[in-house]
Amino acid sequence: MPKDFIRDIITQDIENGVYDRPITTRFPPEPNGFLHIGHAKSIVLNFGVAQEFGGVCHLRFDDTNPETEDMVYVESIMRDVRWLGYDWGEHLYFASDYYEQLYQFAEELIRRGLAYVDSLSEEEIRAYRGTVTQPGRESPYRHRSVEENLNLFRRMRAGEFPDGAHVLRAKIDMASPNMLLRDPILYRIKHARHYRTGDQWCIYPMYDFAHPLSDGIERITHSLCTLEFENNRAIYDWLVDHLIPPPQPRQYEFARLELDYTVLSKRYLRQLVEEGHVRGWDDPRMPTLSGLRRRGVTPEAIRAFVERVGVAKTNSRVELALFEHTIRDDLNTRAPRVMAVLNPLKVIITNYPEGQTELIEASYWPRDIPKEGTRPVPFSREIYIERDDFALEPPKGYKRLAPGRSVRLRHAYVITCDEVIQDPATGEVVALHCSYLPDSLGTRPEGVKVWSAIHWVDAQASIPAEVRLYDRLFRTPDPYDVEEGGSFLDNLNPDSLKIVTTARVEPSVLRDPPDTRYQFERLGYFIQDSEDSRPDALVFNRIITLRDRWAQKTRPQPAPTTRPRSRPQPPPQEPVIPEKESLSEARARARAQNPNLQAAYQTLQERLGLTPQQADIITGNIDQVRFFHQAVTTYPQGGQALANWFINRLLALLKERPITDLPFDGAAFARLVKQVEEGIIHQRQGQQVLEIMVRTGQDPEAIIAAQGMRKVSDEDALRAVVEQTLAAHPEKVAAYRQGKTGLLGFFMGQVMGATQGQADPQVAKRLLEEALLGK
RNA sequence: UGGGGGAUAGUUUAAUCGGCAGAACGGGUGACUCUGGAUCACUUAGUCGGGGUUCGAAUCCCUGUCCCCCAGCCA
Repeated sequence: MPKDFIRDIITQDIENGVYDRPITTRFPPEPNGFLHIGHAKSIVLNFGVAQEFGGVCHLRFDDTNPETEDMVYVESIMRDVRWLGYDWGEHLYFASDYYEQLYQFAEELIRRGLAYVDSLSEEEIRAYRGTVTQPGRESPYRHRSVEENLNLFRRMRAGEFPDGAHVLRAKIDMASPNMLLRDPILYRIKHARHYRTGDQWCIYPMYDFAHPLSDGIERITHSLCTLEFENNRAIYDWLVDHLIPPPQPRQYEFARLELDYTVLSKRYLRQLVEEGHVRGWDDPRMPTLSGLRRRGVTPEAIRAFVERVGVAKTNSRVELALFEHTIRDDLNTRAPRVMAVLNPLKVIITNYPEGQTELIEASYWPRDIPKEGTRPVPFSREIYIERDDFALEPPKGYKRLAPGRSVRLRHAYVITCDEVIQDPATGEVVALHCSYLPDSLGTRPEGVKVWSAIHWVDAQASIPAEVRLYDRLFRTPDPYDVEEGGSFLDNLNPDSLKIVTTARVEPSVLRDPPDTRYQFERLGYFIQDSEDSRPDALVFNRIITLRDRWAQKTRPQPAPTTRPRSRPQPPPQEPVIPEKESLSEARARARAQNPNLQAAYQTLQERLGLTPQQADIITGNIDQVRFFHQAVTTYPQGGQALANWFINRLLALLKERPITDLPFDGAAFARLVKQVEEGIIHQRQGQQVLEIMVRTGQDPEAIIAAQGMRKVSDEDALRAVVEQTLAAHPEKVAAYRQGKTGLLGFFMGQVMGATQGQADPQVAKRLLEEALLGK
């Protein structure tokens, strides 16, 4: 299983013993639509990590909006998750089963003064919320008494108010820069019938309230969701920290899956179905799990695909080629080979006895698939081959049948094209007269050039079938990339479905279970359509084509369209460019307001020779100036070094904290720098000491002594280590001498390791280079 | 614009403490072949830009740029 940042976090949590229970995750769909391949990523992640870490994964329906949800979705979702190969055991839950508990949580918040009933209208609430740049204003109802809130909330539940009359809101911060924290709505009144609880409730919890608390109720440990919920984590934590006993669940966000040539938003998928652009939610062109299932894609392929994509935090759009590769890879070892001809061209084998039929035992599997099994394939005087497999005038590189040329009929004889029968009116080729080599069954004929092997079916014994050829639903990698005012429907691929009614398949398929996936040799992978295929009227779906290097070579790529992109345009630039204050500008402003800072800024440059940039960073605030001043007083010769250490090392360890948090002063800092400058220890050791100082506040001298740190610059001693290192890695030495100079870092690492980090890196590097180049 | 995230080959994704930028898909070339499939070999190509620290930077510091998310009583 690939590693990713989520698995790293879980591994650490386990190591640190954070949780008192097994790792518990959940897959939490809202039952208002069908699952698609994007959900598969979430399912595989949630169930996958639970399995790997010996935990459990719950299936929970987040059904808090009665208006859109339905039992049919619940059932289809359960079916799809099971089909993907996952089992939630007894852990099937519904947020709607928690309504009473959630209600009690809400009352508790009210009693603790953390929630209130707001009676503003929807429009007013929107107006009071402010904008992303302007803080919101408090509702006049924000300071109602606990009693009044409780009374109102209970009456909301009792159904005394119409929709929209009141809402329950958390009392957080109307001025928060995070919009979601501006007193988020917890409950709304909806006199709507819920598919599970019926008319029992007329107030329903919002996602932001129900989700974290449901996680809490189920004792989830890791709540994994997609990136767009990053801002919601603040409410998640607020609720869970107030209402759920520790150790609480924590939310982590990963990037949702996006796929080339595909839309995955519920809204657009619904539009495709409702406007009839596809034949339904399970149309084999749809990215829904039901569509992929009907198409013939296996759950194993889907799992393998999403695992290959990986889990990270970068928004990404995966190439369809990867999905297609995974599907082929899966089917290659799984699908028996049979023959079918899509576009038949009759071939009469003139020297084959009329009325005779023989049965050829043909293997279901090619040499490289370690499986056994054969079926009889009838062969007689009249057969069909693929029209594409014959060319009157073969282009350069063409390896198939042509006048005078010979090819192998797969599993059967070698034939030679003697005569082409054409329609005198149109010139269309209507049949071929060929002769066969009776001795060529299973052996390579001598003295004949056999150009290739082609597939065929017997004219009499083969069975007619309808074949549906599917292609990508959209013609552009990003279907949302549309002309101004256009719609994603403009990018629909008009050729996403081609129905072939002329196809003929070999008769053996009638003996197989109807859900058998085949490779039709040289054509692709196929499966009978689960809805429309009948034994007396076969219908096949093409799951995926074979990789076709010939087609790739002959069809010169239609020059990549360099049509100018018309993504959602950023709003027309305002004439006034609002100045965003950067950190450097903030520092400049601080200096302008504080003459002491300004003076320090000047002094550092004039007395110590610091660059304006160095001085700028150090004089960011008065505490830093004080600290640095103390350091310079302690070690007056160390100006430049002190500045570098301060900026590059100390600030890095400080992160966002103020410098006054440090458990040591500028003098101790300066003494450390001095140790390095005077060669007692080297740079890297100095960094280690500084880290310990930040952690413990100990004196640098004490740390150096305790760690037994020193710098080894003795050339003879180091030369011995260098020799040993090179001797231990002869192949790396060779590679280095070949020009892979990046390996110097590797050798340095080895030398430093061998000397417990005490080697003087400058000396070591010189010796290393001498030894590597000298020989 | 305020806030929250993100940026590594064409794509997706790795890289313990700062120490060999690795893989898969795609592209290209070739071998093999009773599938122009599969397989195998070789190959192509990368740390967002600019400064700095360091023996050494994808990783640390400064700075700039670009992308995504948030103003539903949806989830």
